[in-house]
Amino acid sequence: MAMRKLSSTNYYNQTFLEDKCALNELIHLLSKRWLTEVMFSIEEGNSRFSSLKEDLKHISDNILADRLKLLEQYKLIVRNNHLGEVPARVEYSLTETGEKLSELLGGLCSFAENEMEFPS
Amino acid sequence: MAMRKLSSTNYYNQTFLEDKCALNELIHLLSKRWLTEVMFSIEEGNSRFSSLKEDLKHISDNILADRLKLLEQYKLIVRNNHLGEVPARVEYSLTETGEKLSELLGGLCSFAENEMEFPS
DNA sequence: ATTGAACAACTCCTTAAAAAGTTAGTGATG
DNA sequence: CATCACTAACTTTTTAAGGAGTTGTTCAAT
Repeated sequence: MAMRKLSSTNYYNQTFLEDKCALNELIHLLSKRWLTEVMFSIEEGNSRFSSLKEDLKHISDNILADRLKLLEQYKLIVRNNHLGEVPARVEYSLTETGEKLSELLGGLCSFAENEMEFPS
Repeated sequence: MAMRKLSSTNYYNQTFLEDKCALNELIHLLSKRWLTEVMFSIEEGNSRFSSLKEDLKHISDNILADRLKLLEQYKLIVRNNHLGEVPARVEYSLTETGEKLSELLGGLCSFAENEMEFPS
């Protein structure tokens, strides 16, 4: 999706923060739009590209593909290629780490809903 | 810091997700660079603009000002203007909600450090 | 007593970089 | 030839950074 510029202050500051604390790296991942929704949707049983696409109405193909790739890279989901079966298909599911993260995010979510006040 | 374009798909999707679940709104806030670090720094006792600036070496004035304003709007910190005293000064501190969030983020942080594997 | 430099806590404007979205297209399978 | 699971190229929108300027107070020298 386009190369990053390694010489910018922008990049420097980001890596500075990510080196300082892993939380920054995690938040940066989670902040990619649709990413948590993709995770939750997989958790709820939408295991295929097309059903995820249908479930997350407004997501576009390239973004969904990118988010799946990211989640896989970070070992939060696994990609299963069922080549032997007819029809051949790809299925995604959460890893243990993914499930644990999902649980933690559940906690954050109820905090957000019950204890935060979002301005106008 | 510049107006948002309300007619874009970008904006539409963001509000769609934020309406769907408050977690998205919270993550969007947390993903603003330096924001969590500003919170933690205040928690550790850096209560003034200048000491925060010093603590977070590479942050620039306008970003620090913006993050403080955001944190205040979301009621995670309070701004105290000590006008009566000499020298007059401004002090920031965490609210109860802010402290609670900080604790939750602590949990996420140890998850990130201990259970996640970040690619290369 | 007034001028001036220094600092605190910002704001405003511009530019650069990253992220999201749009459109079109690919290769495999049935 | 239609569907699935994508990829690539391009445009638009958003975010971060850079730098100058502002208001108000303190302290020191003229």
